[in-house]
Amino acid sequence: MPELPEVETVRRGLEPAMAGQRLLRVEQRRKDLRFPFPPHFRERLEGQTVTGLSRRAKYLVINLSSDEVLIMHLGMSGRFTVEMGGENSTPGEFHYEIAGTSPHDHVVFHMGNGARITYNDPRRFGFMDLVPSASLAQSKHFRAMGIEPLGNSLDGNLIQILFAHKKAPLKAALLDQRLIAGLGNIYVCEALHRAGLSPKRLAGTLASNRGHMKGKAEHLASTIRDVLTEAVQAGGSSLRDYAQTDGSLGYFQHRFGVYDREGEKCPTVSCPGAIERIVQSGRSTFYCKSCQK
DNA sequence: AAGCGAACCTGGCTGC
DNA sequence: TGCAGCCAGGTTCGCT
Repeated sequence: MPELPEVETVRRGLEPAMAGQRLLRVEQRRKDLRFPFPPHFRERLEGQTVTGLSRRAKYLVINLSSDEVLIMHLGMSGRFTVEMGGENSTPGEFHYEIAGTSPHDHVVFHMGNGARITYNDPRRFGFMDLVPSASLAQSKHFRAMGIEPLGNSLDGNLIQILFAHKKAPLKAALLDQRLIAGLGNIYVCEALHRAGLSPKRLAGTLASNRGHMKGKAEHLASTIRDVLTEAVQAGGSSLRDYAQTDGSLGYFQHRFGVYDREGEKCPTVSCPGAIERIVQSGRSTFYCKSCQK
């Protein structure tokens, strides 16, 4: 589920409940998710104060007063539920179950302000880890990570450099987190459609010096920024099993141009084509053969 | 070495 | 209605 915009939305949802607050108590209900929890996970968290929440690609990064960093990845089905403690909350009114009632509630953070933050993940592709903040960039999960697509460095020139000589399809290159980190299946399909580029085109062809490849690479860079920025503004996308951290509505509002629209008319103005679904490296690609070259 | 396919795990939907 | 089969937003591993 969660690609960069959804993770950013989760970060924003967690911030008011966690920032500046102490972790009074942590419930860890199983020994592993995708990977084992780090040793003494609970003990290393309890009593610490959250000094900040940030995001890198699809990872949540929670800074702690102990100078360790809690890294969390939501995998495919991870989600957080926030129940604010005290007067203004009536948890479970209509959106979500009370924490502790689902067999997939794996971790519960009890904060100093009374907030209860529950991590639920049926498929358990998510994970949590603790690393020293000083060595975050060198940590196992971060050291080979590519550039941040909403950062300043992504432009046509960098895409040409990153994709030079790559024989993988453009779709696969954009999903490669070692090149650009944070794109997933949905937003890659969307960006390629807007840029008018075929997912099947070899990535290296964008790096050519000749023709209008420079312009195409530039266009792709800007569509990547656009689709991500719009999705962040829309509060993260909302599909099937994803809800915002406060369980609020606004859940079915975001529609995609091509993703999951097999057989529908291409949304490009005056394009006669239809959206097709193909499989590339085991995953669905939605695109329009007629306007994506 | 890059580039594929399989594997990890559960739930929801489709079609027989 | 029941159930088998397929599909899902991500990442990693192992084989060419």
